[in-house]
Amino acid sequence: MVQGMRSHGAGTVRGGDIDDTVTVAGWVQKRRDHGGIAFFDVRDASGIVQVVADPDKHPIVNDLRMEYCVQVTGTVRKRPEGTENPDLETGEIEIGAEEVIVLAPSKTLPFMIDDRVEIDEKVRLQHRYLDLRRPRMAANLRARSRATSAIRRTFDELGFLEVETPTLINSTPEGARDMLVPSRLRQGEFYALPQSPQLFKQLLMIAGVERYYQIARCYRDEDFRADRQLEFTQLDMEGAFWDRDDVLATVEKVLAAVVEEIRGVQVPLPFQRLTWQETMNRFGVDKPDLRFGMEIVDLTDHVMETEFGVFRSAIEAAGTVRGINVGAQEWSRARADEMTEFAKTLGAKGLVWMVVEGDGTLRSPVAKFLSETEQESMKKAMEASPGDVLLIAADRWRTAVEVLGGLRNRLGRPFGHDDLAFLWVVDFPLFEEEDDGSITFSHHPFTSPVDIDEMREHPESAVSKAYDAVLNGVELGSGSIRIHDPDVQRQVFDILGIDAETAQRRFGWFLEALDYGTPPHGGFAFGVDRLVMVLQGETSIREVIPFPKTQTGVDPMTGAPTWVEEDQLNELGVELSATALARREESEAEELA
RNA sequence: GGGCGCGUAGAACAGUCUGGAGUGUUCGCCGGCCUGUCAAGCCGGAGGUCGCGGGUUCAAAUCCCGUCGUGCCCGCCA
Repeated sequence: MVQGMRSHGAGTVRGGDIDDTVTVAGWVQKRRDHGGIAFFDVRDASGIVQVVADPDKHPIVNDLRMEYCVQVTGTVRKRPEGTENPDLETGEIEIGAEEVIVLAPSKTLPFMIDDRVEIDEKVRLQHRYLDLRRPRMAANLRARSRATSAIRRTFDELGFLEVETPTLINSTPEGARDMLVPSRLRQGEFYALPQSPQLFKQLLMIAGVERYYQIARCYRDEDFRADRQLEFTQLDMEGAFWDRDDVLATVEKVLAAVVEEIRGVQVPLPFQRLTWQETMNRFGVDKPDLRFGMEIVDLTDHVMETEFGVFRSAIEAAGTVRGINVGAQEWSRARADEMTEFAKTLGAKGLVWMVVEGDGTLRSPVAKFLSETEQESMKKAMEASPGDVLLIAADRWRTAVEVLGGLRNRLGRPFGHDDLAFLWVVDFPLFEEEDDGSITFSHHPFTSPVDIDEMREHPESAVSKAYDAVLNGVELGSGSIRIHDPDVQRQVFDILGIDAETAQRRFGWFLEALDYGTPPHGGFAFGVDRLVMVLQGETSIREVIPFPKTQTGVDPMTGAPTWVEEDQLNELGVELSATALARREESEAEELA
């Protein structure tokens, strides 16, 4: 920290330095000019310290503006009685300026370097180098570095080998759209950027590495979300000769080390485990936030004989009636409509709501259709007290629980406290049914089934050896025990409708490797961005990525992606489509205007 | 691909529903005053394509249509 141009980090000067001559360098956070005396705060990576100067002796302080880069030499002194600043680490002292040098002035800022103002994100990204000066962003960068450092340290201690895998590869079968890179030497052919190092790490197991990890950049060309970018960083790991619990225990150690590094707290191990089935039943999502209850209740038995048409038809269609008690909430007609609309976006046909009145009766548009017994029975099942709002969905099982799960997240999610609720979700279904009735893998096609015969006979309900790690409702990552038996691998492709020829063409190189004595193996990968996001209390992944892109994949600072020279395209054997050319003309016209 | 929100000075906003002169607030910027502030204070000043295009109207930041940008979500995606 302390190097040639300075004797101290600005944030490190303390009472013990009183009467010493120090030199600090950094940025002017704020200047407060009182005429005969002037103060300015110098901020560097270590913190902030106040400098006091007499403008008559040091007229240069009249010129200082926010974010001027300065070097200050002066004497450390105790602040006068009553002027200490408890909000500053250095608040007991100040530096009496003897020499103030402007190393570099700053233009008027596009926005202030201040955590207290919410600035439009596009403006922040246009000047990310200024945005990153804000303490919050600087802290996020540091937390990220400490996280990766804790990860490496832990894997090191556990005897893992860090191996780099290529980023110009073949298309990987992860399910997402690939980012493609055209080949110049082989015009017309493309590399894909990895969605994960999946097959390479399995090859490393076959290669006898046994314990592998990598902090790997991964790419998925799908639409953005608050927690999704085109490129992101995964902690990727794999081990041979171990089973699920070995993987989980290892990942727990790594995650606990990161939490301890960033938050300074011990996470109780092992993490809670729930099967996918139980998770869906109780929380309606496969990544539940366990910091609050508000669990889904099965009401089907309580209304089995009901006359109420909505419930009746759900039950007769072999569906289910489920409810949640969202507790005492502000509940108006408008609110009810809003939540019904929200439920519909999740696939519900409607939403039944009931408010428990002070006398225990139910206020609801549908109360008149429900018998006294049914009402009492439902209230009891949902442990309803006066004031509580009860929400009920009647539908096929998956829809009903997902609708309530969405409402639970929306209405119950706690904010503003720093509990960490880790969870393993295990026993995921092996396959998923698509809308068109076809079957697809729910994880990736190298995930081992729990039972091979079960997989052949009842693929729709077959359970896999896949598992997810969840933290506070955020899916950190997933993993599985892989298929190491080439015969099983071929059967899985068969069930997925991938014929031998296609499998051979796409993954032949991998299937061949499986034939050479592949050890049983499994692994995991979690998103470093998401983990740091949660631990830093952020709700967007962009806050922990130094230079992220906007929702349309644009970097407002560099302007990427951009048009390239015709020559470059020619070298690559790439020609723009009519649509693309029209876009280019349009944007060139805009450029001129 | 779809739904919803937002776009007004360098920044954060109010004004838009209910049309009437670019009106206003805070910060920053420029000038002045000020010896203990710490988001200093006081006085004065500059700064605007109300995202863009079209329409309605005597009159549009405001209403309508389109478009672009941006955010959240669904689809998609671990």
